[in-house]
Amino acid sequence: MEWSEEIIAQLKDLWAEGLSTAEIGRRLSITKNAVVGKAHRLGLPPRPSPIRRNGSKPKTAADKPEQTTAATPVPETPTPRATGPVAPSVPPVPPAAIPTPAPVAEQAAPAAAAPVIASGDDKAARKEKAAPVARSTTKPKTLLRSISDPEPQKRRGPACCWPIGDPGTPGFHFCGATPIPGKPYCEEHAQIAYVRLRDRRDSVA
DNA sequence: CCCTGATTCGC
DNA sequence: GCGAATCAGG
Repeated sequence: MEWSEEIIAQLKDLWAEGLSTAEIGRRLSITKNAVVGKAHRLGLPPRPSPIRRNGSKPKTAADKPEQTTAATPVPETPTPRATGPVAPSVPPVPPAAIPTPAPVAEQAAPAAAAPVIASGDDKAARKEKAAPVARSTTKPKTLLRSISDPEPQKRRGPACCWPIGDPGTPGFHFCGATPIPGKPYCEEHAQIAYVRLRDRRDSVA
């Protein structure tokens, strides 16, 4: 795996988006392990993890004598990030205070390197082998949309919100294609976004 | 069982 | 440096 600057940028962005490691991996066509591993090496801020490995180490079995001199330069400053992995918390914002709903625009950024998945991603493809219904377990994106703006497509021309390019850079834009009714993405990108979580695991490799 | 992320360790 | 295997909590 070649971690080019671009790929790393995407990883960082998606990571910052709060997407799950598996989700990021899916979009980059890599495994979640790769995502996590790289994220660690990059020193990306860890997200709320359900577990903490400690206590026993069957592998190394090497104990770690705590140095008393190691004061504690690092108190506890993780990242005050919303715990929502894929579920961006929706504060009670008054409807009137939302001039521009912006459905799920900033939900993620696969960036320009998305061609692979957009065209013929093997994993994503086979995952969609029989997905008549978006039965995804983790897709609050639509939820966010519905609550922030009940009927967006009624007031404006719906456009696929799949991000193209690196956010922040001059070529960045959204797909803009006509999305599937009820979804923020066009058919093409919806297939990528709404993946059947169960099949992906062994599908890799 | 499913999901999740973290760490370890062979490469 | 990389990531699969493994571990571990919800």
